[in-house]
Amino acid sequence: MDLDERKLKILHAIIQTYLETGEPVGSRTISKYSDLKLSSATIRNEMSDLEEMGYIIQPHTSAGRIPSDKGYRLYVDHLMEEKEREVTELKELMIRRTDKLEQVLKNVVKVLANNTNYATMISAPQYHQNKLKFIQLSRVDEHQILAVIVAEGNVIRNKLIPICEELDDETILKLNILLNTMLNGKTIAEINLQMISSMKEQAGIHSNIISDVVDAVAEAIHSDEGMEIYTGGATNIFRYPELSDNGKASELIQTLEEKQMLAELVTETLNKDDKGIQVYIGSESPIQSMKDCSVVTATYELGQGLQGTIGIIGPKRMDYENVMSTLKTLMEQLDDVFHK
Amino acid sequence: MDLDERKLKILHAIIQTYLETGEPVGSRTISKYSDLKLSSATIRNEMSDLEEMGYIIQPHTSAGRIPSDKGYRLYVDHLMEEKEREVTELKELMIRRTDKLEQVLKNVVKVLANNTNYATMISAPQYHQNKLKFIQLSRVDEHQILAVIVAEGNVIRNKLIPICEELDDETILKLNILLNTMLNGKTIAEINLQMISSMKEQAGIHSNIISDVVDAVAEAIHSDEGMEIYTGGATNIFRYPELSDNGKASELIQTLEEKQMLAELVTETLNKDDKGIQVYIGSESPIQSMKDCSVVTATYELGQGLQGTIGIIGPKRMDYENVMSTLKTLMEQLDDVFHK
DNA sequence: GTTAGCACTCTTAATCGCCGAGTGCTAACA
DNA sequence: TGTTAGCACTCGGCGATTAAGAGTGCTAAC
Repeated sequence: MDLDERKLKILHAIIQTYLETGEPVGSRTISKYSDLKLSSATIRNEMSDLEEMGYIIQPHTSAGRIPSDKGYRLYVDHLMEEKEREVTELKELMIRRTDKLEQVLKNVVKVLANNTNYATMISAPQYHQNKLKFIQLSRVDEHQILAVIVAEGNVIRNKLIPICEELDDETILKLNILLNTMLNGKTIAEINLQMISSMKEQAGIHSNIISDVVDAVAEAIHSDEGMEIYTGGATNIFRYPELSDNGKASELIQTLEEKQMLAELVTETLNKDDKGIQVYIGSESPIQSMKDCSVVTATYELGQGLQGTIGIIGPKRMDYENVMSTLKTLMEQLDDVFHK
Repeated sequence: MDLDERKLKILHAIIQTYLETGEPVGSRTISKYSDLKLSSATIRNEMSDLEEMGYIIQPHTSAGRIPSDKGYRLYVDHLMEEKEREVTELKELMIRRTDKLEQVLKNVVKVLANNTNYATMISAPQYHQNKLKFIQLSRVDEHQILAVIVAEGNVIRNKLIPICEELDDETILKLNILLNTMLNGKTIAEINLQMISSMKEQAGIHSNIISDVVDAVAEAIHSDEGMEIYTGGATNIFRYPELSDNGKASELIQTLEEKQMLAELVTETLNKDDKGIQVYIGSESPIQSMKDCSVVTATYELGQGLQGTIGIIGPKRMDYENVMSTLKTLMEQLDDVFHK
């Protein structure tokens, strides 16, 4: 069977109507409220074909049709029109305190959730391939020193390192210079075993501190705990009856709360070749508990190699046009803010 | 009317049964499953009295009785027996990485939520009255310097300060020494205007940096954004049918997510004279959306003057005994961990 | 190829009646 | 005087039944 022009138009109308109402849409509705001059009977015939081809589904006999995952996919890929929108509010918020990345991210999820009425998430950028900008050791008290690690994009990490032996200021200064001259401007991948043992040699009896610092750097990068994820607007889920059945809502909110699963989604997104906007419809998503949702993700970048993911989680009948253009604008804004 | 021994026993039995089942409890149940040797008819008479006195409520004629806020209050204040319990899991978790306070707090809410099956929250300790341990300025690049502020209890804050003029290493060292000698060991309250102007004078042309650092310190303390609150187990709410009506659950989870309201609760708790365990039953809570819940809070302390709040949010028929003793043990564990 | 009409299906909401749990009252009992 | 047994009464919950409405599929006519 052929997916001709008219079938496409009808499918388009069905999906758009469903996006608005959330109710299964019947043939009569399409016949009345679209500019195709066709009777409901004709529409019915076409709908029957579309169902056979797998683009729409009947929840039960004698209900209207709703789009299938395949239908949504076609819609997202071909039927959606580009549309411009402003997200000025976001820009303002972000300009205010770019020094505190965490705060920016929290603001972004909050504002984005309010603007879109869906649940949102954002992952803090990962060090991956990012250059170290600055390392500093300081003695805090007799038993521990503080290592501050700053990477490109002004991502800051603190690590307290316990010490056994005494350390005078001069030694700390030496270690500082050693660490900075050796590691400054290097990406994580460039720090190899040879450099580490070279540093240890030069540090002499304090070689164990070098180990600790390197460990701290590595840990900050690799550990799953290092993947900070912020979420917002979880309760927006209750706006959509098809998601707010007690069981589903609870499961979804738990996923958002635990963040462990979301980390997988972020990893998956970042590993995609195409770093633009990704759309996961229903069971396309790597997260089991989101099989009744759609997830739209976008990758943002601070400096080179320092990437994070923004995601929007909503019902399958999400307003894709709006969400995708909002995300696109947001990406530009973020670039603007971080690159100056 | 007098609240005699027998009435107390019956009230106790009613509340305990209700805590277990969540269903209104009838006279026959009490007569059968308590060790009072009384017939259901007698119990009925007494229950009628208890209702008149305001300790129990009938949701509708010919349902059993449930405790009123007043009844719960009596229970919490007088009827509960002390009970010991172990919370070893928590201790282990906390010992592991005391260097990263944030991580500890996140772990605490998570484990506590799993142990109790209620929603949990914890506020990061506030600087309030806490001594500064260490301040360090370092030049990160040409346009900004990084201020690291460490307070007692190893609470670390970073602040990036933009600079206009050039600064050489020597000047930074001088400023560092100046800041540390002037501010080290001081509480926030002790840093007064005189000290600030004295420092500015000594800093000469770089006095504006002093302002910025002082501002940063002040901001870190005062701003509402500075009140970090972590929550966990929000979805536990769905375990209790009386809270999981769509409307209520949504409202509650939103409150937990937004954290703004919770900050008020924390402030309220910290301002109480009695710093022990507080119980807010129903409308006693300062948070409107929790009028159908009970909230149990406890104050913990790191060093002197550095305080935070742990809270447990659950249905009114919360297992008070368990929760309160868990919190008590947890407080001891936290003291243990932070004070060594 | 398109459309009008009609019978059929299935869901949803409303209504009815029954059951059981629990109460309140009264009268009998210790 | 306090306790208990018995009984009529109330009310929410639940399943069955019913009616309404929405939408389809099919057929026949245009």
